[in-house]
Amino acid sequence: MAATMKDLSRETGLGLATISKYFNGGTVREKNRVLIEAAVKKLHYVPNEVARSLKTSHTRVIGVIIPELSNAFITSIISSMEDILRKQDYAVIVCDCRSDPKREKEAVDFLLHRRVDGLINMATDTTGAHLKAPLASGIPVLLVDRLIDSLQGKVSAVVIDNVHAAGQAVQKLTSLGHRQIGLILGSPNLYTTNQRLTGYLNALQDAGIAPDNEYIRYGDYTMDGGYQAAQELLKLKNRPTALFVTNFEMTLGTMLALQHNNIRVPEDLSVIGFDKLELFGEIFPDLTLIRQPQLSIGREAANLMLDMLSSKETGVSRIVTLTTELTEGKSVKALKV
Amino acid sequence: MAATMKDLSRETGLGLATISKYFNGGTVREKNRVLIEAAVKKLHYVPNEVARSLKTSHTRVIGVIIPELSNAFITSIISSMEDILRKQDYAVIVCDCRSDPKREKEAVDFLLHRRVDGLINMATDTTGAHLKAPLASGIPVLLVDRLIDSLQGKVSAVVIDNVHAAGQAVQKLTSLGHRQIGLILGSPNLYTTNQRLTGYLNALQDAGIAPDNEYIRYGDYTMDGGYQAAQELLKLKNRPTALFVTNFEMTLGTMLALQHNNIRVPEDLSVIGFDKLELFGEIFPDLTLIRQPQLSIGREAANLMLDMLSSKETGVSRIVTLTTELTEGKSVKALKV
DNA sequence: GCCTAAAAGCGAAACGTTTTATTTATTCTA
DNA sequence: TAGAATAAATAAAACGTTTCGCTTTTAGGC
Repeated sequence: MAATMKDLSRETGLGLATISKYFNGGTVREKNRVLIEAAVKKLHYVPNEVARSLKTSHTRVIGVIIPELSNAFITSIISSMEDILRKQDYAVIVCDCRSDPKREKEAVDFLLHRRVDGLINMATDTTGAHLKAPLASGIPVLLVDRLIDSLQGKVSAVVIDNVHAAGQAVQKLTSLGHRQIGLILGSPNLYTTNQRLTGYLNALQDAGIAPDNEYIRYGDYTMDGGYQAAQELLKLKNRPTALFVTNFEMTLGTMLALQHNNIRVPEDLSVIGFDKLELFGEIFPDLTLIRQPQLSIGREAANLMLDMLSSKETGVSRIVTLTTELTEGKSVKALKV
Repeated sequence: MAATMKDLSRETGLGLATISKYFNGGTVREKNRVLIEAAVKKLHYVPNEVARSLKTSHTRVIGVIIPELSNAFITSIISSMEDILRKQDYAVIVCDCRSDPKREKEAVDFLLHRRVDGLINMATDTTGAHLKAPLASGIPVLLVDRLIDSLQGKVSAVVIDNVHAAGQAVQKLTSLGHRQIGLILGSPNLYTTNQRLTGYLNALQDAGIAPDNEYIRYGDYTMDGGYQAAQELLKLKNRPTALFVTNFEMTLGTMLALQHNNIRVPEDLSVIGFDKLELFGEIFPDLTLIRQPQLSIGREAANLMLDMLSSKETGVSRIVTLTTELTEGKSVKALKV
């Protein structure tokens, strides 16, 4: 049905190799160029990437495996990644594994069958077992947002400095006199959860404050979870004077919980949130928060992947650590001592 | 590097065709089956989908073009679609065109080059010009969420009955005595926007109420837009007694605006929202809203696409219209007359 | 105009599968 | 146990590109 290069060859009277050269940026005599272009138009020729892939043994497809597609932070990273990759003519196959390691492994196999040129993974399986095969096959593998201990030195990654980010937020609070600081974390055992907890604990220690487990809650990185965690913290007999919430959805949930309870920010309670997404826009313009550069994360990941694809040196591990920013708002007040 | 069927053939002493038959479900003598499986294990053979695609001239890839990846309604549809398609061994290439018709057209071309087996599109370009080529090429094209007039009869689609959905909501309000009903719509000229507006106007007419343009606002389908639109409606001298908000993000924005203004729902103002997404969870359990079955939309779309792929009849147009549901909460009160 | 160097064009093989038409092996019947 | 009928295995061609090693054409200098 569709026209092939062979048809172009017949139509123009030129050799197949010449047609191919034309499409691959080689030089072709002016009159032949015209001839070819006319034939392309006439026959509605569209190059067959599949055949090209078979021959060149690269597909210009990147597999992206994520825990959840319904997460604003993740989609904004993917968005910026996809944008850059597509501009370089790379397609992105997204696999949502619903935070299930089994599905994640299946996704890896699925993508490997399809001979993707590279793999970008926001990992669910914290052991890294699922990445054995792709690593062995020699294709570039890139972790995003979450490192995996056992893969250290074997894999590249783009992350933020979570310890520092959390430390910065908490230190801000302690420096203003807060000593009872509620922390709302994501799911236990995740890399980011652990790192942010570490940052929190470090900052408390620096301020000479003993941590209280009552103040540490896990909100599953969902709006609902954040809402619940905030509710619980508010019910404590010894209610915290400040809250540090460690992602976007949970921050939203927390703010809603506060509003439902008629708690004023910062008069009654100080809050530092996490992630500035477009959604926030004008709605909480006064929120003090830790801003993760999700656009940069996506951009760095895409560019790092492109680098890895074009450099022959395989098995090199590069870790890009991006820094977060504390955006001052009006949701934190100094405690009168 | 990677093992091929030819290697298996050499290893087992069997013919290439036999190996192929084995992989494609043909019958093979027991001892040969064992032989092949051993060789597969030994050589770490992984089938090359690219070669297979070239030969069979289908790629088992579906292209999905959407206006925006950062939209909870859209990602929840994609999520459920991807799930079903991947189970049938179809990969999904997602292209986010940022609501830009030019990018949308580019995405179509991009996917066509890659010889996707089918195209699913939540269309940005309301003229449908971008779908000419794929339609002509004979691959299945499926619209989701938004119809395109000029393509009627030429293309299949999965949509909800927007006119009815909006009518249902507004009729609920009028039946309870509301006559000043604010409407917060998405971007002008979109299919869903127009349809929902029609449903609103119909219901007003049925109730003998003359529409007031002041009450009709466009919130761009974003949380921010919804927030702004609500703010504006609240400032009207003749403030509406009820609000109907036509998507998830804007509903969220509206609720925040109400909370910021200390307006109680439903005591001070009745609200009917749109879209029940997981995010909502426990947070607004009492919100009355129109529930779009996004999981079903994704499922129906995936299944319809699979149908189209397996049936030879090309160019048949099937429109699946799903119904919405009015979920009663406590955010609407009857007006004392 | 002739010769040479450089540029452009060419045929054929290859990438890793599937498939068709054919050959070979197996099973069953009598 | 021969022969027919059936089941399984096979070789070779094809899918639409790229690329290698050669041949032909062109342009330039004298």
